[in-house]
Amino acid sequence: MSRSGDIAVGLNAVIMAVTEDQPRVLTVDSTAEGAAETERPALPYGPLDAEADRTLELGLRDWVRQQTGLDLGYVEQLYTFADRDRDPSRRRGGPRLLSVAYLALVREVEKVAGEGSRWRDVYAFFPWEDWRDGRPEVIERIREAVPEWEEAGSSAEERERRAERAELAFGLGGAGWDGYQVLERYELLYEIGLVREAWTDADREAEIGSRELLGEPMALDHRRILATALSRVRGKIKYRPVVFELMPPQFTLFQLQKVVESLAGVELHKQNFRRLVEKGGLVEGTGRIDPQTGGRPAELFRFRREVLRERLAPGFGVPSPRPPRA
Amino acid sequence: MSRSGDIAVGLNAVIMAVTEDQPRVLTVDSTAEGAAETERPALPYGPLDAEADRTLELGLRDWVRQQTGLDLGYVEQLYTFADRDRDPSRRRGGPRLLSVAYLALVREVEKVAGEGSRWRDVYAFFPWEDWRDGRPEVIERIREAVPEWEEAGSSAEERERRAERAELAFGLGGAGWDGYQVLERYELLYEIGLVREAWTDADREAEIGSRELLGEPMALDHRRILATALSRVRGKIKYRPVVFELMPPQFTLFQLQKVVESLAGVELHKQNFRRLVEKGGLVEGTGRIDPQTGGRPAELFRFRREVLRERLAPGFGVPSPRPPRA
DNA sequence: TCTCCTTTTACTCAACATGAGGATAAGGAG
DNA sequence: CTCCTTATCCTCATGTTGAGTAAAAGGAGA
Repeated sequence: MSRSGDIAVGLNAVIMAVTEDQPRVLTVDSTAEGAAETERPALPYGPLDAEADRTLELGLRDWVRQQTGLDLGYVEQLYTFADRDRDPSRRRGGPRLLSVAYLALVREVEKVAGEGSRWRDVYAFFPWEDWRDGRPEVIERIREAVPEWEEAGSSAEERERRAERAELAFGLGGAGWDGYQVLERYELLYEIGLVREAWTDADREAEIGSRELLGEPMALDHRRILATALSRVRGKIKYRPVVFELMPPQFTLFQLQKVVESLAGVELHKQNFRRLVEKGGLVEGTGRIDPQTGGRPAELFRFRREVLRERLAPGFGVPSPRPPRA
Repeated sequence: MSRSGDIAVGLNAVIMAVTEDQPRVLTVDSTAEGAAETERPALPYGPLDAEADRTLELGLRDWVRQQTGLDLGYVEQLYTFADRDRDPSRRRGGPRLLSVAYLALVREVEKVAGEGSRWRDVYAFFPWEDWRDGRPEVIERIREAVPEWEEAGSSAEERERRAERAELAFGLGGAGWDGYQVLERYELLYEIGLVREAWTDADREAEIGSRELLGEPMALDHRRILATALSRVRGKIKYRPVVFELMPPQFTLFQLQKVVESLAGVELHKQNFRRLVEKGGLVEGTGRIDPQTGGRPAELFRFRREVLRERLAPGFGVPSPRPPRA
């Protein structure tokens, strides 16, 4: 199978944590490729060792440990990317790059070993995804840019399709905002030309001009991978208790809520969140209380592992901001 | 990246359809590998052409069209597999095989070109997944086999973990049957040694003896890929109207229900299904009626594409068989 | 010590969704 | 014209969800 041309297989890791109510992702310095511009953050990656690595996931865990000292807990495969025209290095004669991306969730920001590795706010790359303080203003910028892109469609049909896609992805039309479509939105912005990667991939940086681009760019197609990861996390917390991978062993319900909110990018109703989480059997109180700020002290809770046995899809049903009824 | 050893990249397609209330999958004859036994069905696969294929998905569509004459509609990436020890051909000096699996849904069983290609019932490979006529008897066989496997755990802790996994996966304990855990169940049966592939992969066919193995085997790790596909389809119909990819343009609500049931492997309440689907705006009546069998003639419906604009997660909330309350 | 401020926690209520099943409607077969 | 079969409509009890009010428990400052 497959010997038409040279293929290199790499493993990418999206390692996420949440600190101070901000989702973070571990990035490394990209060894400058592409145009000579400010260096873009990259996701950590490593090669697949065809001989030694028994499975892809084990291979990933290995080099992550070696490079960063992190021992990954929760890991899941995300997606495999191999778009020919999103890989600038290939235009310079390199092999076709196929990267298998993984998502890992780790507790807190542990000190990371590797040089150049750094935790960054996920929403710096996707400012349009954080609705915790209401509709982000970037959305307005997007809304303004859409018509031009729509008009540029080749046929009436295509223009119609573009209108619908934009409407759906950014909740411009009737349906509300769907937190899970992170990837679709990024891809759409790529097509519209509102993210820098679209121009560098096509070797058309010169044409950017004074256009305002949204969010920080990453190396190669890494922002797309990160978008996939955020989509996945948001989807997963709904029906699987993965948030607890990000929490300390004990926590108050409000802390838990804040972490869920930060990932979902939406604020939640406090009382209802508590009801969901308690009546759903996801947590149990430890008699202890939190030595805390502000008002009445809060009880510390811990994750009830047994819930996995009892219920089928334990998680947080995160609502989406509704379209305001006129 | 990645030059430690030789790697071959292949694309696998799980092409599914539903005919006569049975989910079907397109299989091809595997060019005999592994022990000299009856030939096992394989999933169609093709190489990635590093030069020509712009994306993995386009490459897949191309060779599927060439090999089978099928023009795929709905396609999504499933998962990337590369387990070293599940690839018998590699033990004979071949390269490390990495396969990117895709799921495609096609309408009806169109005539297929390729020689050796054939539609087979999905549940022939997973007899424990079809609960439409109540709990399948195979489950009993599984339940009997579990204790021995549990006992064989190395530590008390491991035995406990095994018990929990089996309980969860097969609904032997308190929680009910979760239709989505198709892959987990197959993998568990692989570990327990109840599927043939477990023995061939380990080169221990001799030890099978009179053990009763469950479901038909497939080539290589293709049954695992198929399990992944079934998991995905079952999950997806819940919140995305993918079933319509499998339906003719017009259909009765009962036909639709039967297709959903066949995929979910569960029977549904007729009246409630109708309510869900109609009030959810998923379909709209065409005034026409079905020239039909049996009783009162049924109206023909069609998919309401607009629902995508209006609602966020349109689909069929498929319930799971509840544990009978004692 | 008393009062105010803050945050946690407990409860209530309406709207809506879901599971189950009864009752009608509309055909065909005899 | 009657019976049989399936489609369609409707009701009812029970849950789940969104939203909000009210009480409880601490600290800070007068």
